[in-house]
Order: sequence, then C-alpha cells, then structure tokens
Amino acid sequence: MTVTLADVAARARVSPATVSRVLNGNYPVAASTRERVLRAVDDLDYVLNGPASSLAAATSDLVGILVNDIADPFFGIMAGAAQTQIGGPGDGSGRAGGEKLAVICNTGGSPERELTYLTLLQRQRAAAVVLTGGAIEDPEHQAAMTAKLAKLADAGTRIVFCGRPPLPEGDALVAALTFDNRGGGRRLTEHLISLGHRRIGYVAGPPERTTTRHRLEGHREALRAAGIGFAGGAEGAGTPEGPAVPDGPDGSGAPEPAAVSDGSEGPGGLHGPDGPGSLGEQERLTVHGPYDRRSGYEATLELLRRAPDVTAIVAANDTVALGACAAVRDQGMRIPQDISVAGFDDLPFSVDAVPALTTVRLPLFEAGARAGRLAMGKENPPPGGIATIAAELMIRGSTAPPRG
Amino acid sequence: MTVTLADVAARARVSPATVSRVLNGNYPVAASTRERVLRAVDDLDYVLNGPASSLAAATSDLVGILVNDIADPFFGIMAGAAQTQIGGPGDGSGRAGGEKLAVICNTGGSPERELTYLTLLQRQRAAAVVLTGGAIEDPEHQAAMTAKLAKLADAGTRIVFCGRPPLPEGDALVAALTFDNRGGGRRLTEHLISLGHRRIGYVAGPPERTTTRHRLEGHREALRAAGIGFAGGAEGAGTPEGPAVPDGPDGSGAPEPAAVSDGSEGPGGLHGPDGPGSLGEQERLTVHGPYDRRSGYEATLELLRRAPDVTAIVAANDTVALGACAAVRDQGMRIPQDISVAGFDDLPFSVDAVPALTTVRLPLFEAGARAGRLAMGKENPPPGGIATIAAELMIRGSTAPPRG
DNA sequence: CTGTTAGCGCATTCAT
DNA sequence: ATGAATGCGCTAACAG
Repeated sequence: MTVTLADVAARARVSPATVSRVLNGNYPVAASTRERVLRAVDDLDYVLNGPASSLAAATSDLVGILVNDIADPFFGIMAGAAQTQIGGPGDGSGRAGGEKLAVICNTGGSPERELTYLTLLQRQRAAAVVLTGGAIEDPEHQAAMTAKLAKLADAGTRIVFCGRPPLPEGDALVAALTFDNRGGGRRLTEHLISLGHRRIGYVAGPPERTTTRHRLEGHREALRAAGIGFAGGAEGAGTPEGPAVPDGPDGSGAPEPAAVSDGSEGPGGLHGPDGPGSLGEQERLTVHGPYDRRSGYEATLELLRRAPDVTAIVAANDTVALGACAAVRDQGMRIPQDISVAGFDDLPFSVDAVPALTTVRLPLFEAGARAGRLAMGKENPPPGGIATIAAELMIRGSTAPPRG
Repeated sequence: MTVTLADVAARARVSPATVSRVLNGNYPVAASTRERVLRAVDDLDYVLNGPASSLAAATSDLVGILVNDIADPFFGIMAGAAQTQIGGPGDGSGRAGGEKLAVICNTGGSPERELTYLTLLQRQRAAAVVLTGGAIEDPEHQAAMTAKLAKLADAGTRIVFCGRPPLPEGDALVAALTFDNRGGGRRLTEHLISLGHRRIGYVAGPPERTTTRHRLEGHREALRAAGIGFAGGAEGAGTPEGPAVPDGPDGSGAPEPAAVSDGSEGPGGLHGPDGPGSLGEQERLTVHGPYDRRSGYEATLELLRRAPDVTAIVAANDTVALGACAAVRDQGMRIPQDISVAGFDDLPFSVDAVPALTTVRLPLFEAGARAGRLAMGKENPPPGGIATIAAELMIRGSTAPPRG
C-alpha cells in the first residue's frame, strides 16, 4: 500500500542507494539520474519514512524547543523566531527537503514535564534542543537536568540555552544566550530613583526561578547603591554579584503553593516592626507570585495594604505589570500621577497600555533566532559558549516623579 | 555505547520480546518478570529508541499541532491547551511512559509552510495532526491540503480541526471544532447598533482567510438586518449564510502585499461617490490588513481619513483593536466618548485595556483541550464530525452610545 | 558515479 | 506467560 524507496528505485531503474543519495543530496549523483529519480518520486508521490531513516542514520531531523508557557508571548516570540531558523524557508513545493522539524514543547513550568520532554526528545534522537526561560533553582532538579543533558549531548544532540543561564556543570558542548536580567533590573530601578522615588514596591516572580532572582537582585543593587532600604554597609545581606545562590536570603527554598505571598510575613503588618534601612524592609516591599496578570493584581493589592506610601511599583514582567496597573486603578489611584508602574520584557502590548508602560526591552525575537541558528550549527557559539544579551531601558508614560 | 533493548533483556535474563512487552504494556507479563525488567531498565538507564520503535510498529507517538503564529496568544493558548491533553501528566519520574510528544509547528500563515509541515509530519508517521486557525481560501491550496490530509488520514493519522472549518471535501475521518465567528461578529455589531451607532468602521483581517470572512459577514448581517449601509433588499451582494465562497464580492482573489488596503479604492475618497445605502459604502468602511497591532493602527487612521464621522470601530481581533485604540487616541479622540472600539477573541490582555475592551469571547483553552482529546482518541467526535463552539459577547467599557 | 551488502533497534508473528 | 525468528525502510560502508 505504502510506497517505499525501493519502489522509487525500481521505477527510476536505479538502486535504492542512489535514490537515498539523491534525496539526501550528500553524495555526487549524475544530473540525468537525479532527474529520473526525482520524477519517479513525484510520480509515485513518495514520502520518506522518517523513522526508518532516523534508525539507519542514527539521528533525526527533529529539533525540540522547550518553553515554560507557550500562551505567554514572551515564549511564543522566542520559539517562533527559533523556528524560522530551523524549519527552513520551504521550497514552495511542500515536498520538504532537508529542513528539520522544529517542535515546541510546553512544559508549563513543571520540572517533571521538562525532564519528560527531554526524555521524549532523547528517544527521538533529536538533532538539537533549545531550552528557553528561567531555570528552576532546585538542586535536585538541576542535577537531574545536568545528567539528562549530558546524555543527550553525548548522543550527539546539540544543546542551546536561550534566555536561560547554563547549568553550573554545563559541558563545553553547549551554547548559552542569557539576558542581562540583573543589569536591566538595576537600570530600571535606577530610573525610578532618579525620578525621586524612595519607597518602591516589587512584585516578583516565583522565587525558585533564576530570572526572578536576577531581576530582583538588580533591583536591590540599585536600591543599595542609592542607600535606600538597607542599613549602612549592609554586608551579609545576599551577594548580588556572586554566582548562583540556590536560596535567597529569605530562605524560600520550597516552592510556595499560594498564589501570592512572601512566605513568612503575617497579615496586617503595615508599617511593621522593621525600621526603614533594614533588609527586612525591602522584603516587606517584595511580594512573590507567578508570572501572570492575576498575580500582579493581587500582589499589588497586598503591597498597597502593607505599604500605602509606596510611590512606585516594579513588576517582574509586563504581564504582571498589567495586573498591577489594574489593581492601582481599582484602588482609585492614577498612573503615573499617584503611583508609577514599570514592567520588564517590552512585550508587544506594553506600548499600548495606557499610559504606555516603562519597561526593559529584551530582544526576544533576535535571541530566539540566534538560538535557532546555533541549534542548526549555522552559527558559531560565542566565545566561552556564553553570550550575554543586553537589555534596554524603555522609558514611557507609566513612570513619573512622585507627587509633591 | 548506547544501551539497547537487548542489553536490558540480557540483564533481566529475559528475551527482548518480553522487555518490549513490558515497556508497551499491551501483553500480559508476570508481575515478577515485569519487576526485574523495570529494574534493569532503571539500572541501565535505558531509553527506548523512538525511530526503531516507530519503524517496527509503523506508527509514532508524535502529534503535530499547526498554528499560524505562535507569538500570538490566540494560538498559544489553544496550542498549550491541546498539549496538556496530549503530553500526558508525566509520572513525575521523567522516565516518559506512554505519552505522546505533542509538537507545535509554526506556519507563519504561509500555505507553503503549512504543506511542508504536513509532509514532515507525514514523514514521521505522526499519530495525529491538529490544525488551528483560519483556513486560506485559495482553491489551489485547498486542493493540495485536501489531498495531503487524505494521504495522512489513510496512513492512520488522525486529523482534527480546531477553530477552523473543515475542508469542503473533508473525509468523515476528521473531527472539526469551529468557532461561531459569524454569530459572534453579528452579535457584536448588533450591540453597537443597539447603542445607537449607525456609521461603523471595520478593520478586517487578511481577505483570504475564512476567519476574516466569517467575522465580516456577521458584521454585515447585523447591519443589513438593521437596514444600515445597504440599499433596500440588497440582493446579489454576497451570500452571507451560504457555504464557503472562495472570493468575496470585492474580488480580492490575490493576497495583498500592502499592509493596509482594501484593494481597489483610490486615496482621498472621503464622503466618496457611493451614497449611503449601497454595498460600496460598507466596503468603504472596511479596511483589510494582517492580524497585528500595527495593521490595526494604520487601518484605523485610514478609516478615520475616509470617514471622519464614524462613531465606532470594530476590529478583526483584540490585537488589532489595541492598535485601533492607539490610533484613535493619537488622533486626540477619547474612547468611548468620541468613538467606540471593539475587538474579538477576548485575549487575556483585553480586560486590561483602558477602557476594558468590549469583545467576543472565544473559549480558546477549552477548544484546544478538546481538540487535544480528540486527537488522542480520548473523546468521541461530535455527531457529524463538526461541532460549532459558541462565542460570547463581552460588553465592557470601550463601547458606549455615540455622542450627542 | 553507481550497485551490493549489511545491519540500525524494535514489534511482532509463531511456537512453546 | 515467555522465547525465537523475521522484517519494518532506510543509510552507510564497501566495491566496482
């Protein structure tokens, strides 16, 4: 029923090997025979059997792209960009030539699913894997990932990180593109400070993710540099520019099931015991939650309850910032007159917020495309395997000097 | 180097066949031997060879999900939802059991790439394919799609349409979930009419897509029913409730390269020759463009130039509506006091627009999940193979009665 | 440049 | 309930 390579060979009056060579285009074949073969392929409407091909060649044309949440444009943009470099432009015939099959795998942010997808990809003998998004800072999971990736790597799968720090023990076989989340976070808060803000609330992402930690660290670096919210020298209060620290100083080792919480403070602690100038004060002005709109909304309400005198709110990303804006407005306050709000990522909708959102632009498309090229081996890895991608501060209408 | 099923068999002191049976769980195996086999698998860190398995079994565990633009949450939400039903919950071990590999393929709206991906999936002997998004109304492409899908279908691949009308000659083998775009479009415009609007601009999507046509038809149905913008009986002006019509009455058969245009009108035709009451008048109030923000912005400027007296603008979707809002504001007009704006889809950000966007809610997540279940054979196809999914009108702050 | 020969690793008969 | 044998369709040496 199904037509095989042998059928094509018979019709073209050549050997199966020749047909294979024509199809893969890796060996010299006479133009005339190539013609005959291609015609036979068209006549018979032959489609290569991928599994058989992969089995024989011990490699497949699958490339996996792992994302945390494909419904989030942050990932959609990167994944789509990567796919443009991998899928090939198509020759317009729909015949599918040498292009690879770039597939996006949605982990939902779950470590288990991340590992499962990696196994599935390993099973398929994937040619490459692109890992996007913040890594989870759980030692156990990190170890499992390191082991799994090592296996993939020495099965010949190329590993590329995109917008994600490489694993501590990462082999030299991998390339990594990481965003300057810390620098971006720092510049954003510096901007607010320069406007005159002194009490700034921070709606952070899930505590166990590297992205969350880096952005928050940048924020606190800026505060500390300005002498805000930390006592004097403030030594021992975390190591902002040090290497990966599994757990932050707030000791939030376990993932927090609750939507919004900083894990320790009781309710009603407005103007709490911690005097300004202590790290505790900064922690009180920080609320963690998932990277979604609802979290931004609720966290902001909580923040305003804890500290009604904040003059600015920095959100972990633009989506969260949108929720923050809604909460601010629902409390009857105006942006930016009564309170400034800022985001991170500069997703397409951010410029359309009213007022337009001050944020930090990450070149998501460019990074995704570059990761795709790296995965295809079309581009050489950066020196040292790691490239840091700059983040650009975008100052727009949602931030202004505090009133008075 | 790489451990195979035979190695596992040797270590477990059973035959390869037994290992295969344990792994696939389709045949009875004694509990004790199963234990031994599983332990050997763990000890050896064995990972099934997907290609070999697929070759022998003549089917793979790949499921393809085709989307137009993965950076658009419209597709991201559906695709992510489908994947939740396909990827399996994961057993927490990262070992990957019987779950399938759900892969998202980004066509970028290109017919060629759509076909190419289908070929790639056919090559892989995919277990199922989910097609999302509006179809392209090009007879040639439709024929190619029909042929390709027929081949996939009788190679055993399950075909599911999601938010997309089935092909004219669609086999009974496929299931289709289609959104009530026409009904949603009609109710939305009815809402505006009931508020008192009479001159309503329409920013449509690309003319060659079914989604565009259906939404526009619903819009015009409502206008006609209210006696707006069409002369009397208006027969011969398209067949809104008829079956698929390849080309609309505006004869826009070829895709339009320009970002924004209705394909025929010259510039500067404000208050043009067509008297109100003709179809030409409606066409003058309609501008086509891609489904993106920029198009919404530019099309709206064009609309306001052509007809400064419009009191409401309906956009093809929420993203376009956001661009429309920006354009309206940049012209110094307020929403909804000076002009009402409405969208379609109810994407997550729509409720955060200021004012919140009146739109038509499509249950994207639910539809995607159902499509995923259909693709897995977990759910029976709807009677007749086609289910129409209702669209719900969401009235929010961006629409209000016209001034005066 | 082209044909011949062997497997690739597994699922599946058929036996037992 | 388990083992032995066969072939899925293709690529990769190796000849020629």
